[in-house]
Amino acid sequence: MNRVKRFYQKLRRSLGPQNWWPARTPFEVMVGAVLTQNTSWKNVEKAIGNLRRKNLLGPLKMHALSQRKLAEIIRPAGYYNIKAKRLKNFLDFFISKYQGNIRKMSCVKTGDLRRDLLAVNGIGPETADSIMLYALNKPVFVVDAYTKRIFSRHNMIKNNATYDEAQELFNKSLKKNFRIFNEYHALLVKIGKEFCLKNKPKCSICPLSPR
DNA sequence: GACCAGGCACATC
DNA sequence: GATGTGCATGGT
Repeated sequence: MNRVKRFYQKLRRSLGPQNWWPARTPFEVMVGAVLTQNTSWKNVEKAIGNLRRKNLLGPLKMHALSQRKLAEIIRPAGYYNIKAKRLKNFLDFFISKYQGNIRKMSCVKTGDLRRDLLAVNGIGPETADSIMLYALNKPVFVVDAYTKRIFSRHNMIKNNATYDEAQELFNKSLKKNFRIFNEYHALLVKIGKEFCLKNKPKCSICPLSPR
């Protein structure tokens, strides 16, 4: 059993199942994945709440909105102009290629789909991987700021590891199982939020050291 | 009032 | 390839 696995077992035993992603539908996951870029989830919830109240939480309805109107609705999520553009870019892709149909999209081979998502302006590696893992149940590990911070502090990746380098650690250490990838990432966000604040050089409170 | 949050694209060297 | 900057709201 390697350190990455042991850490997972420890987190899982201590904190229990997280049942992620915090959204009601796969489409909502995809919207949330864009909206949460460098933004607290609380603010994203407000933006998604606005869309839901206006009954606009569907690919065609959102696609029909002007960028300006969409920006206004998602305003609480911050960076609202650029995120409105990014959502429109994604919706263009999702509708023109898959008719806004999640099941059609999930038929595509993981590697091909990831490449296509990354070609959409505004979809980077974390957003693409979040969509694939949490909306489509593809076994892709999502690396985020918490993941890098925690694993570099525990000396399992180098300080300035790239996204792909960090992801590789999980790919080589874990079975490629979407349920485990899902749970692991959710657990990392949980302890990241609670224990691993950016301005502290070490996780002073973290009782869950993988060592 | 400063600092931060579940990134990404783009410019410049 | 590395490094810097703009994007913006809301919570602590």
